[in-house]
Amino acid sequence: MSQAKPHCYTHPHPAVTTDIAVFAIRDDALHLLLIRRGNPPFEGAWALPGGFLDIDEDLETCAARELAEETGLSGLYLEQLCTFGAVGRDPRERVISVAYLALAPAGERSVQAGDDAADARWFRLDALPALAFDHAEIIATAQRRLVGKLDYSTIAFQFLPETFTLGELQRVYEILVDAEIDKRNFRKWALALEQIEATGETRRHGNHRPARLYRLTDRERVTYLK
Amino acid sequence: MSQAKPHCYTHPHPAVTTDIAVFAIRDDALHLLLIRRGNPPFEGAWALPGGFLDIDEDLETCAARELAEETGLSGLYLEQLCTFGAVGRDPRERVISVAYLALAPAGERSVQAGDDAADARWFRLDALPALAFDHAEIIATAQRRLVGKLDYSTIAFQFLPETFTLGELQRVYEILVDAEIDKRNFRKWALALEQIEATGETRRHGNHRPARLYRLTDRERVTYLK
DNA sequence: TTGCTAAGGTGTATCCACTACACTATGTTC
DNA sequence: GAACATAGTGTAGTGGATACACCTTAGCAA
Repeated sequence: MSQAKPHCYTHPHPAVTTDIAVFAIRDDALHLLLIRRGNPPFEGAWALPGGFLDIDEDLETCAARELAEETGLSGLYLEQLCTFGAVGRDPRERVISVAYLALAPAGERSVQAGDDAADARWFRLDALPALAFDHAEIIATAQRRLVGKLDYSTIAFQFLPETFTLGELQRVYEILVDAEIDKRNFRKWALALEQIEATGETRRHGNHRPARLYRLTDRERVTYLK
Repeated sequence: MSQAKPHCYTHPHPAVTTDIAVFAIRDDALHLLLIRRGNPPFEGAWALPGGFLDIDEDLETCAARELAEETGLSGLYLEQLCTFGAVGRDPRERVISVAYLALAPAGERSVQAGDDAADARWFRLDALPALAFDHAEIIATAQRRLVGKLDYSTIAFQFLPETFTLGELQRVYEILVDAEIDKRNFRKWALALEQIEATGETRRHGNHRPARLYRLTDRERVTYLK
């Protein structure tokens, strides 16, 4: 390999993309955000939002940009998931995709398709349509990561808006682990983490006693427990 | 974006490489395998083994191939770590590097530099030389991953040869967590995992009672605990 | 052959974190 | 003011992690 010429003259380069698996909790169920492809290949099929890396942008910047362009969402929690690069995963050319995991807080303004996405919609994770490329595999990996991080990090708090009740927090965990949790034990655990604090406010909602509101002590941060 | 022409005609592609952080335990200390670069940039500097992805090979295949070419090691435990793609991390051109974590069992035959590596050597992790590119950052990430997986997986068993004693296993853990561990508690824990079985053989080593040998029940597999 | 050396191998009591479990409090609505 | 619905609270029990000390068995040297 010559040291004068860039490597690109001696070997063909693959394309690099990012794909983003955005989860949110809506209507008491875990949902995933998909876009309908406006261009071939897989035109008309549902897929993860994402797209090609610009030659002078960082990977995470690319993921955030593609997400904003195709779905209108921005400012979400975003973490790198895994890189998928099987030969033949894209019929056009060799494509290496750096997958990201993103979580949207409840109450997020609804999504709007943009750029080369013909549509953008939330799907219940247990009722996904057929997916383009190897996106089903990416989603499975993302879900494993999400559930795996539940009990040693505060990642699940990213599903909540700035202030929330302990009942809402518990509901998030119940949906994610798909099981009922004892209320007293959960509250004891959540408060012992020392990651949340009462705002002093309460929220009235329905014909019952109002709930105390809490916020993260360290907003914009996923911390690791133990 | 046209659907007829490949994307490579409309946008420049970055180069894609793999880099491999290979750990091993030698002389009662955690070591890392580095190569001395035989070509610019950073010619003569120490760096992780790794190199450019061939256009028709899978990512993990590339990592295994580069590792074998540059250091002579093959058949190691290999897992994808993280992808590094900061603009400017390589002075030649835009390079996206998919980093891998590898573990070499004790007693591994010694390494030999090959391909465009001028040298290949094990370094104590607490005495690394200056490193090329962003490899110091990759190594820090790899070490965090390794230590983080210790107590919910059997990843540390990959540091041992096919058969080993409980004392050797304990020593691996002590080096990795950099602390002494109670012998009785450790043995209770290790046997309760149901991941190892006695071979029935013993090993004489020094002027003391011989130790029972064990092997993994499920060789070639890192399992997740709890 | 004896005894010194050095690692191999074993059990029990304590502590702490997680679990199971039921009732009162306080708003709204009719 | 009664019915409703979620908010909010404490204690006893259990099981897994921790702390801790002595005997066993081979090599080696005197």
